[in-house]
Parts: sequence; structure tokens; C-alpha cells
Amino acid sequence: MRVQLNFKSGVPVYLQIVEQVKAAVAAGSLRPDEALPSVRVLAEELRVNRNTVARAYGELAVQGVVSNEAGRGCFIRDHGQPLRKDARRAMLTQPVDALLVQAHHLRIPPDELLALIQERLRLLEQQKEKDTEP
Amino acid sequence: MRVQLNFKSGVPVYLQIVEQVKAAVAAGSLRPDEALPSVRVLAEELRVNRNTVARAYGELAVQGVVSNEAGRGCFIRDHGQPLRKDARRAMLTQPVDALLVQAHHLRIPPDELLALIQERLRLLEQQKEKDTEP
Amino acid sequence: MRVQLNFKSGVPVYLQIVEQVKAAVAAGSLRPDEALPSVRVLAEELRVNRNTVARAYGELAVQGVVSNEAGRGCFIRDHGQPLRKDARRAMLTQPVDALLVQAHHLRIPPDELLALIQERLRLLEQQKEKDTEP
Amino acid sequence: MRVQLNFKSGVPVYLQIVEQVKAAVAAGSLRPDEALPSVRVLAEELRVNRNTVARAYGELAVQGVVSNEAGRGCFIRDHGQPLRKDARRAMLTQPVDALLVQAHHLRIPPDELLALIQERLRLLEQQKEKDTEP
DNA sequence: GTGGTCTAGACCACA
DNA sequence: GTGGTCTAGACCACG
Repeated sequence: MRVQLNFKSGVPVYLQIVEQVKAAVAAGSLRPDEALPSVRVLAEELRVNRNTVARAYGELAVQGVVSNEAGRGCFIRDHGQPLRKDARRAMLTQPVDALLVQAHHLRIPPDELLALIQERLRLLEQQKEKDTEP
Repeated sequence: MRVQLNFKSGVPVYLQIVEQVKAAVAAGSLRPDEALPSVRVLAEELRVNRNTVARAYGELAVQGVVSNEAGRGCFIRDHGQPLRKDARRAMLTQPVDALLVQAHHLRIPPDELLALIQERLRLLEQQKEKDTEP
Repeated sequence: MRVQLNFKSGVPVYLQIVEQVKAAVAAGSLRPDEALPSVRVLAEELRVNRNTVARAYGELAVQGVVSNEAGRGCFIRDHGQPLRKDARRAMLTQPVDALLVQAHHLRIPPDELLALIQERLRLLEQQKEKDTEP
Repeated sequence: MRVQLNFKSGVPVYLQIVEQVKAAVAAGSLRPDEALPSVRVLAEELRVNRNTVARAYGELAVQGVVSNEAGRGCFIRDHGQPLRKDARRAMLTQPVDALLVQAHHLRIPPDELLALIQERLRLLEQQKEKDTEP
């Protein structure tokens, strides 16, 4: 489970965690009964207060995405099939539209936006490789 | 001037307003000396408290984007050139990264994400034409 | 830290707080990393609403005087000055003009005003030394 | 009577007028029974709403500095001797200190502050000459 | 406990 | 009508 935080966005950290876990579950990359990293491990990994991770896990439990079992850990609950690809794809349309609107406001033409996206894509891939290597 | 709020994002409403006004100015779609909607009008339009809009306008004034004239209104200040294109482009990297992370968690591969983006792009263009025609 | 409010002056309370904190920092009686009283405490002390103090602290943070750390408190920043010198100097012309006008109305000729300024300057320097010594 | 307004200071315009008239009376440059300019004349001179000037005159009347005589005008009331020069000079120490603190905070050294003051002094003198000429 | 945001509604200065 | 300030009290994120 790879969580990417953006501390400058103003979006509460615990919500960023919640959203990314939910997305991973929807995609099937987190399987039922799979364990999430422990609160303190994830907190240290993200350099975030333990309470923040605990709150995220609590929120996920309330929403029925995971089940917190005291003393054992935090496990993905069974949700039947993960969403089919077109459903997951549909979950992206709103954020995509938001990005297009913002680009339009900034008068960045579509081709430049696409170039920017591919540039960032390459950069994120490189980071992933670095993290995996050592 | 059209402002779109996202109440679920956790980003302070007043900052969303600030950012969107700045984006519009940066893009040149709000011209110097142009009046913003009055605090009360925008507050009603966005279904938000007057103080929240006032705070946004105050912040914009502090940042020199706008000049608030009591009894008259809130006007875009002439700040010479709008931002250079690379600065505007830089304002997009954060949202782009957020989108890429979300797509990754949803296991939507880059090529499908790009396809989705171009699909939405076409759709937005069609809407724009409709708005302009009649 | 002693803050004296004048409710009858027409000067916004939050600005009075801002000015006095800045003055204390300038005078050296508030040192870098020193904590200001918490928003709630100062609000009670001044018999003013929490929001008013919060607004003052927010303004001080924007101006780089102070760093507000959620969950920890409000601390004096040891800051390198971002603005260029001529910009900073420009920020002084308004208050200078106001002083000159007032002196003119009080029929204090320019040379006496300058003498007074140098007198107060010496006095402020002496105070700073006293604060620094022991 | 020369009134200089600062619209950006946040100090209400009517209070700026009140303070400057009071200072002039304290200095003896406005003598008992001397007439102030009529509301509409001063309003036009200052490019300010007539209500604002009227409010200032009203405030001065309440404080016993002037006497508003309907249909005739607004006259300075007799206050015995104007203040001696050292008393008037004392009225300047607080604003002078505020200016020094602000300069210090902006890291403008005393010699530059003094240079700025003399520069503004020359500028104000020139304006006065222009106003007197025609 | 800390600071930050938002709402509801009041009053003020100004046009 | 405009923007600006203040209060009272709520909830949130974080430590």
C-alpha cells in the first residue's frame, strides 16, 4: 500500500489516507482480510502523528471498509468483487473534470496539460523505482 | 466569474475562492479594474456565509490581487502582466500529481487515464460551444 | 507580553494586537521561538472574542512575524526578511506622511520633529540594551 | 486648515478629520471663533462624502471643540490658552515611537528612516506651494 | 490542550 | 447599496 500525502493542499491528512485506501480497495489491490500496516508503522512511514493514522483507520471502520480488531490489527473487510474497471474509471471523471477546469482557468491549452501530465507521470515512476531498489 | 466550491474536500472555502480568483486573474479572464461580485451576492450565490467571502476578498487584498473599496466594491488591481505561462503551468503540478496518485490506487493505467482525460476534454469543448452558440 | 487595547480609537482591535506584538518583537522583548499566550488565554485577558485574537495571530503569521503551529501554539519566528529593501522602505511612507501631517498641525517645525525622533531613537536603543544585558 | 487623509490606514476618515482639527486647536493654529470650512466645501476638497465631514463636525461638537450653529457654520469654541509647545511636542511621542518600531521591524536603519522622512518633508512642502500659488 | 474555519447576526463607515 | 469588524458558539485537525 503506497500512500502519497500532500501537506500543502489543505486537504486533511486523515482524509487523504481514507480516500487512498478506499480507492485501493475499490481497485482490488487491497484484498479482503489483508492487513493494513499498523498505526504506528504507517505513522512513522508518513511522518505523521499516530492519532492522525488512527483517525483515518477509525473513519474507514465506520464506513465499513475495514475492521479494526483491538490488539490484532486493521483488516480489509470482504466486499464481494472489487469494482469492475469501468466503475473505477468512472470514479476518476470528477477529479479529471476539476483538473480540466482549472487548466482552462489558467489558460493552459490541452496539449500542454497532457505534456505536463506525462512529465509528472515519468517523475512518479522514477520515485517508485527508487523506493523499491534498496 | 464562475466559482466552483467543493465542500467535501476539506480545503477551506475562503481559500478555494482566493485560488480561483487568482487563477482567473493569472489567466487574464478577469481584467484590471473589473469588479468582482459583491460580498453579499457571491455569498448567496455560493450558499456560504458573508464573512467567508469577506475573508477571501480580504486575503486577496492583502496579496495585492484586488483592492477593496468600502462603499464601492472589490476591484481587480492592475498588476502589469498576468503570470508567465511557466508560473501558471507550475500551479497545475499539485492537482496533476493528486490525480495520478488516485488513478494509480484505482489501478487505472496511465494510457487509460490519458484516454479518459481526452474524452472529458472533448465533452467540455462541446459544452462550451453550446454555451456560446444560442 | 502586555497588550493594551483602546476600544474607542476606532482602530480595529485585531490590528492593535498585531501592532503591539510587532512592536514587542522590534523592541526585543519578544525573542525568537518565544511563545505568545494562547489564543484563548489572550482573548480572555483582553476580554475580547477568541476569533479576534485568532485573526490577529493569523495576520502576524501572514506577515511572517509569527508561526502558528496547530496543536502547539504561536511562536515568534526568527526570520530572514523576504521583501527587498525598497519595498520595505515603501511600506514606511504612509506612516511617515501621517506623522508629518500631525506635526504640522501641532505646529512642531520639522527640525524639532527630527530632534524628537532622534531622542526617542536613543531611548529605544537604551531599552533594547537593558533587555539584552541581564 | 489643511487636512491630509490616508484612506488605506484603516482609521475612519471622520476620525482623521477630528484628530487633525483637535491638533490644530491644541497648537493654536485654529483660534477661538474661527470658522471651519463648510461641510460641503471640505467634503469636496477632501473628495469625501458630505456625511463623513458632517459626522466629524458632529463628533467635534460633542467633544466641545467646536460649536455647530445651524445655518451659520462651525466655529472653534474658546478653550483658553492653546497648549504650550512642550505639551504639543509630547503629543507626538506616541506616534513617533510607533513609527520607529515599524521601521525597526522592517529592518530600516535609523539613518535611512531619517532620509525618508526628509524626502517626504520636501514633497509635502512642494504640494503646499502648489496649492498656494494659483 | 493548541490553532483554524465556518455560521449567524450585529453594528459601523462610506457612497 | 458597498466592504469591515466584532461576538457567540460550533466543529475540525493536530499533539
